[in-house]
Amino acid sequence: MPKVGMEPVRRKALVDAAMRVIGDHGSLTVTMSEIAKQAGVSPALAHHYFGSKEQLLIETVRSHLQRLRDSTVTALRAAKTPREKLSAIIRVSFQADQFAPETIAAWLAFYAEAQRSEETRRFLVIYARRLRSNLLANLKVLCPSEDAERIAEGAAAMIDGLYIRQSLRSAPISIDASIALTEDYINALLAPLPRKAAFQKEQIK
Amino acid sequence: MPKVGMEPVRRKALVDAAMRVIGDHGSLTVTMSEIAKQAGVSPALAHHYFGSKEQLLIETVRSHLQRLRDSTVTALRAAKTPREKLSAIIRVSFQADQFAPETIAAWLAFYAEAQRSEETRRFLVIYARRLRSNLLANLKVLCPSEDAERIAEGAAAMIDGLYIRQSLRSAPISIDASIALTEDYINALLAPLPRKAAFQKEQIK
DNA sequence: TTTTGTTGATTGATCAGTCAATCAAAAATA
DNA sequence: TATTTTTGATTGACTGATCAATCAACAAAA
Repeated sequence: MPKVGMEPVRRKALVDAAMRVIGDHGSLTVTMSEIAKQAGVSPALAHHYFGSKEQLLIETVRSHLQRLRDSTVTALRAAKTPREKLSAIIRVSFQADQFAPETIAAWLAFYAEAQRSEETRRFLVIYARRLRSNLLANLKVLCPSEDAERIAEGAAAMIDGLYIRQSLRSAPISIDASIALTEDYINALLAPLPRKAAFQKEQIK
Repeated sequence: MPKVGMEPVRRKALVDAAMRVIGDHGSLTVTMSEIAKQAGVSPALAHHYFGSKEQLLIETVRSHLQRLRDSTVTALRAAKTPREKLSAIIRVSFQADQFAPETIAAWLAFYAEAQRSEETRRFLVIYARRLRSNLLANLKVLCPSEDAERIAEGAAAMIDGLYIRQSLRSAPISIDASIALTEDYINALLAPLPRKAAFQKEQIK
């Protein structure tokens, strides 16, 4: 049974298991045993590959954010105009798997963890900045810079807020409704501003 | 030193201490010892009055939400028109003490805890509903019901989102900027809708 | 026979929660 | 008023459970 080249397989299995356990549990106070069991290995093996629980958790955040990033990149590539790119960013944020209760619970747990773990915090800051700057880059093509900054900030906050509120599972909002709410926001704030449609090529620079 | 009637004093001291410790620590994984120490009593006393750690934590959430509620009620009373009341609700949400890093950290920890503790979840659901319904009641005076629902949902999400983002302390937004962003949202969505100013008296019903 | 994968058993630390004992104020009694 | 009794407040010391982390040992490939 024991073969060579197990390391990447086990690492992935453990990280995925961690994500699942955290999601179910709704908290980062999960045991290495639970994670290991879920991954079908012994707790000792988890320590063998990750050194510590904290490190495993950090890898789990990293992997989750990596996946989100990949989706975003793909979605952005598929969209043509800045306005379409904005919609793509929003759509990715509320993708079915991102919006599943367990994912939201895990996400929330990571945010809480970031208060204590500098490394976790760094990852989330990167995510927050990326979301904001993706929005900003495309908004700047559509309106003056100062307005773009405001709108990006507001849209990012709204996305995160819809997320958080979902975690309470009272009055759950559908994916479509969440997307509509965010689109509405952007449309409403963009409407009264001077258009910049003629300069859309600016996005290339 | 030991006098009668200490119970309410101790309970308050412990709840306040818990809030402080949770805020500093940025997490609910705090020990009874820490809380008790912060309150200047022995851990045993904390158990004596609250029975369990969970119960103390729940009382802490309750107390925090109660204070927020009181502020809201006061602010709403002072505001006259529906539009002013909307601003009052927003202002309270971003009050200095609410927006302090420790308060935000504690708030976040409670949200995470709500994934596991049904009772904590109940409290937060009450808060979420109250925020939404306060906004809704006043919006309904200013625009058609369906629009009011949407806007209330969006504004509530934006408030919570600005909160969450603040917890990462990257690109911190000032209180004033947060208020402005939320006001902007309401103004922008209200602008193109049919006014209802003539029916402001409806708010009384 | 060296390397890689794997685990069971164990250790050490941390904590929530318990308990018996102490102390001083209040209430009851003489 | 003086005393005894009761009661609430308080703690130090302890217990039992949980868990992260370690390690020695073994199995199978290379």
